[in-house]
Amino acid sequence: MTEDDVFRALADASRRMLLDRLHRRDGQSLNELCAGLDMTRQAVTKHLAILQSANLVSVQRRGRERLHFINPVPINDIAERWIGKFQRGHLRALSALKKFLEEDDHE
Amino acid sequence: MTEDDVFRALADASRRMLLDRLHRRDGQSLNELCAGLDMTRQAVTKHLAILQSANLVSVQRRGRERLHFINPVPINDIAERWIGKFQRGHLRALSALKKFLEEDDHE
DNA sequence: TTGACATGCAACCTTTTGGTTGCATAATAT
DNA sequence: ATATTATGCAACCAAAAGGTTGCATGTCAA
Repeated sequence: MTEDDVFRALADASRRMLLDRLHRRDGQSLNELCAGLDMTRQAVTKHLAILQSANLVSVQRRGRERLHFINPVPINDIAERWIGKFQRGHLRALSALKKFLEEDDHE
Repeated sequence: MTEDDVFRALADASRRMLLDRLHRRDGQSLNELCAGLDMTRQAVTKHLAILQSANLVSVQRRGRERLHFINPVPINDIAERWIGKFQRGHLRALSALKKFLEEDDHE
């Protein structure tokens, strides 16, 4: 679950698509995530394992099914700690505002 | 220079380190970027080529040197179009504000 | 309890990736 | 002119990535 794991997990289009699917509807089973894909179930299993070890997806067992849940935290972490570094100008001011919004309760 | 190119370029720790170096000091030559690395110059050349084709780095020739310049646009694009999608709650409100700040001249 | 369904595990294969070595070329300094 | 510096190009190589097939296991329904 290092930064490197997250970047490498995001490097593959199939895995980003799986995250997209979970973003549209969270908590899908393996078979549901496989539906309509041009890939075997085993391939999807491997992709999901990589997403898990990057902590981008967590899994919960329900009977004989494995339900998958997206975890946005690592993505946000990267956005904060890594991508933010490359933003300049008024985006830097925005970053300060972002911190302010996050530190307190400004819903 | 597709989204996939950018994600894949960012997937390697050596390439992220090269971007870090350029972020600390922009416009370095190939030899400068190689200094102190546990890698041959040719390996660095290949990494820089990948960063170029993802449009993350642009190159300018000066005499016999190749100067490398970081381009933050693709990183910002991903932050906007892809990572922002996975942010929720007050971060969503922030996104709207961010758009507002970028569309006009609010320096 | 038995068949169907959902997933797990492992071996295997091909292509891509990250890296190397060796030599060629272009520009600068002496 | 010539040696040195900075980079370019190509072949090669080991390991990792992405995927497959085949079979095993666990769980639910009839």
